[in-house]
Amino acid sequence: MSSKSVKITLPDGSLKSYIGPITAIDVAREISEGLARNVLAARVNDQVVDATRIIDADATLELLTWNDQDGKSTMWHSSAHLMAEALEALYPGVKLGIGPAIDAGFYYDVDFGDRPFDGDQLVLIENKMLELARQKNDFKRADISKTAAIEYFQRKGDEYKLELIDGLADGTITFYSQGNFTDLCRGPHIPNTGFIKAIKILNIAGAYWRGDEKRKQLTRLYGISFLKQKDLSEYLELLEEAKRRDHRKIGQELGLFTFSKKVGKGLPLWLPKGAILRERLENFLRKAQVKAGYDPVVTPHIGSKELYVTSGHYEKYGQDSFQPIRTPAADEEFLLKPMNCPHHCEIYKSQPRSYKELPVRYAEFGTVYRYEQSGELHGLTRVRGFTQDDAHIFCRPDQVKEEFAKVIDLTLYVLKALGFPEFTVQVSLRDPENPQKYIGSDADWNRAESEIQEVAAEKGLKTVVETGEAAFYGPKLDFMVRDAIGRKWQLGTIQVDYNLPQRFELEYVGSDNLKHRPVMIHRAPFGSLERFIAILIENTAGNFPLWLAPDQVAILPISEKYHDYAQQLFLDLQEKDIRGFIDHRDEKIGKKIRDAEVKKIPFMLIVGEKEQSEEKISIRAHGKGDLGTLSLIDFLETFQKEAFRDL
RNA sequence: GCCGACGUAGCUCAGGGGUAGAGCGUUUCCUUGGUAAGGAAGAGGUCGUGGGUUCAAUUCCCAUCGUUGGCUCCA
Repeated sequence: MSSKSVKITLPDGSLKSYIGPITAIDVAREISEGLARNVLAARVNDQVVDATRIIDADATLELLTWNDQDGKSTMWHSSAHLMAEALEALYPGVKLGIGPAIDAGFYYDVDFGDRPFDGDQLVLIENKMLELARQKNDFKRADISKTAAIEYFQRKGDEYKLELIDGLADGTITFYSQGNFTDLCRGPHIPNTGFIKAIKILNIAGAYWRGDEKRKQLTRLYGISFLKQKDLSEYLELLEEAKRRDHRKIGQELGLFTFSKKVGKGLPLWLPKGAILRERLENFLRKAQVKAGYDPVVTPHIGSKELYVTSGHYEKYGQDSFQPIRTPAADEEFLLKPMNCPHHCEIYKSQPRSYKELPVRYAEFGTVYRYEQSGELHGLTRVRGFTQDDAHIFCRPDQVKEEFAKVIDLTLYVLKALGFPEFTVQVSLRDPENPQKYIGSDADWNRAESEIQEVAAEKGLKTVVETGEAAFYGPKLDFMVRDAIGRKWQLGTIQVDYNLPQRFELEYVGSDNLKHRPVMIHRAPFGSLERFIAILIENTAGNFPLWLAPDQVAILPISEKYHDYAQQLFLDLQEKDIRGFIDHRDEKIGKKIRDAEVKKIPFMLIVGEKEQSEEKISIRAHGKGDLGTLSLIDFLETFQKEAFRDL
């Protein structure tokens, strides 16, 4: 190898010269030994590579450690290889699918053949991995010809790897080895297995080979690893905390909703406390929508099959949906509505429209029913009957962008008022590979897709583009959030649709006295009440903002001698539309306070001898403790200030 | 829908081939109390459902329903 001069530019702009060839580790070592010990990978000319890769030309270099997501990913990807090595050692003959790093950790898809596999074996695998990690085996990269690669995996009898190799071009194939394990892999990897100090295999699940439900299902082992045992403990603690926030758990503890096998799976039953929460949210949005120029409409829960044949829903989802409802009349069929838009289209059509009255905005809290796959049902986030905060805006083509922008404002207002700090805005476009999944012309799609992106850009939204995520009738702007266990869900959605107006032959008379076709915008800021509330529960851990809390106050008499005073107070508060109850139980005040705290009730109003004689109330705020003694008037002021803080 | 796990009192869970147990909650009684659990007694379960094996099944096996972790799907 020639020893020519290599100039390295570091992220801070500093320039270093070496007599090459060198590696990222060499550069790190020159800065400090400590840094060199912590380098997991390197970004050389914007490409993430092994920290041990030779750099033999001038380059920009960023040293990646645990503090960089790419550093973590490299470590986790290497951990997947380590797990594969452990699996081969423990279960000779296992076949391996793919084993990538994910947002938090890694997985490997494996085929155990006929061997039974259960969760008890996870600890064995972890221990084997740790044993192998301690050997500090180097990850070695090797370029390999396609023929040699095929030969290797043919000898090994791993048809999955052979299939992967089949899709690769000769000359681009690399193998990575550590210890006794060699894998087809693009890399990069950490320098050696010794970095992996703490490992947890989190769960096992089935996963179709190459994501295709028609192909064999492999066993997917999910794991995570860390440089320090302490980091693993903290991570596991975080998972525990997430479980405590789970809306299914809190929903039951606070008596918000339930399910019944007899009613049917995926059909939530809202309990009184949950129903109040829902009602508050609905009223909040109703008020905002009146201001934004929406008109409420109400439509039935079913519609004739014809309606959905017209909309295209029947063709698209008819087989996978609740099946038609029949009547005593022959050939008469109705469908439970899976969407409100067809009904709203018919409302639009109920009278001739002039360009002067557009846009019209029809809003409805519409309950819809979709036969979701049984394996998909999950708490309130994925159910078979749910209520959309739906509305359809019918406008002229020249109004689309302005209307779309207004809906973005409304959605952002809703998310802000409810304290959703973390969401991503996703532009969901059609999948160019699968045009048969969509209805309508390319021209309309192109137009709708660019309108969405233009408005999002004008609004300054940072968006992520996802192709293939559009609805079958149009592209969407989706507001995505994560739940307590890290799953991504769509909440709010705004969609531009040129297709349904056409299918329903919607028209308006323009200023030219000719008939024109309106454009539809579908939108739902919450998405569905069910899912929105699920996420709200997890975000707040059940500590709802005062204006939403099902019980806003708990009146706690010190003893039954003060029940009359408590009753009077209760009536006074009810007069002011404040929700609450009196804890009449024969319990000590400490117990009543504890129970009210556990129920996360915002204000505890304690009344005893002192309060009764002074006509006052002692206030205790949830999670904050004693706020002292106030008159009713002063308390109301405190209360109102808190209640309207976010609105 | 597919693969795996789970299903015992209202809730959280322990147990295990010989017809069940704890804590919390609930009921009654005592207690009338001052900012996160006062005391006592009682009630409450055909161990998800249906088959099978067995002298005997809640326990073992099979099926089914439900829940659940993923995969696939998501108007």
